[in-house]
Amino acid sequence: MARRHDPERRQRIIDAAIGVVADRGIAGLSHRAVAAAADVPLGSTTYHFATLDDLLVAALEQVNAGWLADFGRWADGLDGAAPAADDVLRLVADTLAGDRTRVTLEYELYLAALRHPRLRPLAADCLDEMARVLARRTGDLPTARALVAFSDGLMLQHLLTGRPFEPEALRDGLTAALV
Amino acid sequence: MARRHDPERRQRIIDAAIGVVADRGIAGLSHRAVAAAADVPLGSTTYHFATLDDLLVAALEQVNAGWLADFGRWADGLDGAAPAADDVLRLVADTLAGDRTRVTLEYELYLAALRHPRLRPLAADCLDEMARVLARRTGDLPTARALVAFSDGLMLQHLLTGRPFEPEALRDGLTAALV
DNA sequence: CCGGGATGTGTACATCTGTACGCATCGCCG
DNA sequence: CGGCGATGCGTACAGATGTACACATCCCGG
Repeated sequence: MARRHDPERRQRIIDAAIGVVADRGIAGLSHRAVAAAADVPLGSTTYHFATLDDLLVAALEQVNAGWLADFGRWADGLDGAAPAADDVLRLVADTLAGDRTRVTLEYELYLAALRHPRLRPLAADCLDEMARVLARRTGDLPTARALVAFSDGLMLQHLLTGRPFEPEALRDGLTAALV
Repeated sequence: MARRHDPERRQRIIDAAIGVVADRGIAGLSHRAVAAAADVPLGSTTYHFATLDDLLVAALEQVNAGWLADFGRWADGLDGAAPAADDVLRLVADTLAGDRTRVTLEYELYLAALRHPRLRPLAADCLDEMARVLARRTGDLPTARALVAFSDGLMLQHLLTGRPFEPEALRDGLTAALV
């Protein structure tokens, strides 16, 4: 095959890697699978990302950036009229009502940080950044962190069980748990 | 090698599989690694667990049962004097102060259910059972589910960031988020 | 305009993996 | 006590994978 000049290739490889993880999970991520998905030769994926870890890091960086951008836009749209917990419950509901494949992908990469040392700082930064952004709304960091934890737990719970999401019950439940 | 009669072998293989996941993660789980860890020949692991999925399922079943037993004992020890949220915060603090390797292992297997169809019902059952047990204390299921989500999110947040756990701040933050 | 470094390409190789299979050996039930 | 099904054991094989490497080609700065 003739060599083709392709300045966007590195980016396309990252996109392809994310697609592979979305389709087959992290376990299915391989240089060859990514090469096929990006329609580039094997040597090209290993040139831009010498190890699989490099590829994983790039994928999580991009996914995190995308999520944080969405999250920031959502936070900017808040008017502060309702309790912050209600805002977060609405975000969770909207996210779960959207593309679950994408949410699952985001959590799979994000939680892989539990095992992969090189992913951990990325996940931690993403968590911190979410808390910082949310703190612009709640006014303080601990409240924001509690809400981030709550929303993560809710997302996982509903992704795992498939149970319908009931914001009012959860809100009332949380209130009851605090007295 | 002479054949040895070994009625507990199946159980030892499961234990070894859990050990392998603890050491190398799910990605490192293989019939051969488990065989070596359990000190049995390769054919023995494939005889008792024909596919890797079978092994994963058995491992998660056992880990979940262990966690639910601990959780049940903890719940039985509650006196109902404090708000349920404070009880849960104490549980999270105690768990994070204990063996983090074990907690990480539990979450890794548990969250693998996001990807593995055969693990999903196990994880969902574990979540439901936790909520049921906790509901004996809170009186209603939605409150229990909210608390389970909160605790899962907190555990993950602290496992990922390594930040010190501050129950009072989180409790106050959650209260503030609801008004 | 030209040379060197960046980028692209194809292939090779050692390693690991899941799984199958044949045979050995044992426990237990009839 | 005999045999048969459960269990144990070793090996074989095809396929996938990470990674290295040699070589081709192109862009861009001097």
